[in-house]
Amino acid sequence: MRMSRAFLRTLRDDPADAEISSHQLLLRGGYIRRLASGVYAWMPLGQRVLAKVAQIVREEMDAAGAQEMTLPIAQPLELWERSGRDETYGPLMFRLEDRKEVGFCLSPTAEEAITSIVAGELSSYRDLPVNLYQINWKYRDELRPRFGLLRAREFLMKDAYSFHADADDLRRTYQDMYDAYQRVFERCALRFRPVEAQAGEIGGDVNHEFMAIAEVGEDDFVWCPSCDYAANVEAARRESDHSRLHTEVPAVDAAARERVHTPDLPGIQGVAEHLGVEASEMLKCIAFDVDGELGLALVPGDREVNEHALGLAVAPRAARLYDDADFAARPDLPRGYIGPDFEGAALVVADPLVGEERPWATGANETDHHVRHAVLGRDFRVDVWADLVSVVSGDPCPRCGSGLSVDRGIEVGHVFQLGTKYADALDAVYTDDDGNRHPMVMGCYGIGVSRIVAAIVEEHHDDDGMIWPAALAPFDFHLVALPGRGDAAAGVVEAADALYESLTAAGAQVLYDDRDVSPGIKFADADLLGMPVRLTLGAKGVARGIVERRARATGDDDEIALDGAAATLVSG
RNA sequence: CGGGCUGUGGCGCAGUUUGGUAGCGCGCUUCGUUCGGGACGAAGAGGUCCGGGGUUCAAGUCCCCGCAGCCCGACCA
Repeated sequence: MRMSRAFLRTLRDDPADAEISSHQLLLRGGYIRRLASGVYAWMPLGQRVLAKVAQIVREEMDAAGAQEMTLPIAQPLELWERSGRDETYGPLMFRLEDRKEVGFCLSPTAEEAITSIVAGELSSYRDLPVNLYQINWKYRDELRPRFGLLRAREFLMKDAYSFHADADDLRRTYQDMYDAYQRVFERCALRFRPVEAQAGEIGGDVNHEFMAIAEVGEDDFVWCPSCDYAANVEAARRESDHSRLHTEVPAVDAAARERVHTPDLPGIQGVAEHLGVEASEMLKCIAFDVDGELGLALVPGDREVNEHALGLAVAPRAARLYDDADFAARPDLPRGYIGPDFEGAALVVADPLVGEERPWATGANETDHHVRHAVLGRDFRVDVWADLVSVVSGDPCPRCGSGLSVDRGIEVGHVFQLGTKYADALDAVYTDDDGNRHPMVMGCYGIGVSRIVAAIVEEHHDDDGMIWPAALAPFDFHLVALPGRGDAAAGVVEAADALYESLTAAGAQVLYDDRDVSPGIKFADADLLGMPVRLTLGAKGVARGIVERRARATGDDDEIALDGAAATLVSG
């Protein structure tokens, strides 16, 4: 592509509404342009990258035995009503009506559509399993689109759905897809980690997220440097000892409980300082609603309650931490001064850390008062022991006991074992070899194709611009011609044209800067646009019969003989 | 949906406090000089100052009502 003819405009300044590197650089480099909040146009350069990522995904899906198809983006709401997700997805869906006022939505995902289609085609165990995928635009009216492509309202997703006769067969395909995902992210040159996760709106049991490691990521995940344990913070647990909690009350030799005046100190930090103790010696009592009753969750003062873990602990009842409205409705609750022995508490759940043999400083159930020397068993009770605390860096790994690490990441993929949720709702059933009918067992598998583009830029850039891995770069070579105005100018143009033609003929993809602009602009744009190899051809080089080569990633320079340069460059 | 900030030429911004008829840098056009890391000079083009009301002799500026964008939070593949 000759830059003199390319639909490409680079920006010297960062657009004011871009905060993170990938967003800034993709805008400055003319890869994308914003059309509306969270909605982007893919300019020719960006389109090439997007297509290459999609092609890698396509190749790995095909290799894993999945078959590509395309499902409608405009989907009848009736399907979503049948699965119940019309309500649960709610405002996240873009909705529209046709002329007959029939409700449609723009597909935020496609479990309903594919299940409905498959249900109409397959009816025998002989037809199963089948694994289908599409690479198609998805629409989610996010509460808060941000970070450019990372949380867009329109985004390109690869979504695959597999259908099975039983859970064992699902697990085999799940593993195949899991392996294929690893290959996709490796080929995309991402540092990533598969982590155990909680199911969101999609449902199902087992699932893993693939996190591209990045500071700007929106998700925390926990991983063990010593073994293969990794989980997102919701699902993560620390190693803890439950064995003695139910049988023994810790023998704590402590003074009697003592009430202390702590005026206007509802926060842990302030009270700890006032009492002269560490935050970890405070007992934090978090009020939550459990099916309409008051529950208390007890954790050390330097810890946070993992709400998801709390939910598991009280299941099948539902737990929800108190918010401002709940406290407003319960004026008898001394917010910030609640103690573990609060009389109105129907259920007290505590983390094993609370079972340690020591006295606690905690709330006195009275505004502006705390107590010290509160002792488990003597001064308060615990109904349920459960791992409640959010894992923090350094906590012991639940598998091997080593210190865990916490990192931030961008969720670039997610695989689920769904079970029969959608098959039940949409009547996707098959007949087994005994003539009995069963719902199909499903898996689903997503990759954020457009999000990967942003994740790659986050990982591969420097102060001057993007640094594309060879497999994803829009062009293999960025050829910079510097003819100048001397007698040699015509010769340089001629040589550069010839090199461009021969490289292209040899199968290379070349971005050729043949513009009539200054060398500084050409070099700055080459750095910004980030092709892996820059070729510079000037008067001196032509005179010596060489073209200069510079690797964008390392800055390493060398020279290639112009004679046969295309063959040399393409082969190695 | 709460809190904060911002909307002025393609991009980045000043001007708003104290009302007087719109400016700077980059970019763009033309000419000349330059030509290996974002050159220089000269001359130009380009603006419903987010929108709608209102106050006023006069509104980018003050008031009211909207809309949009960004950040923090809640939420979320």
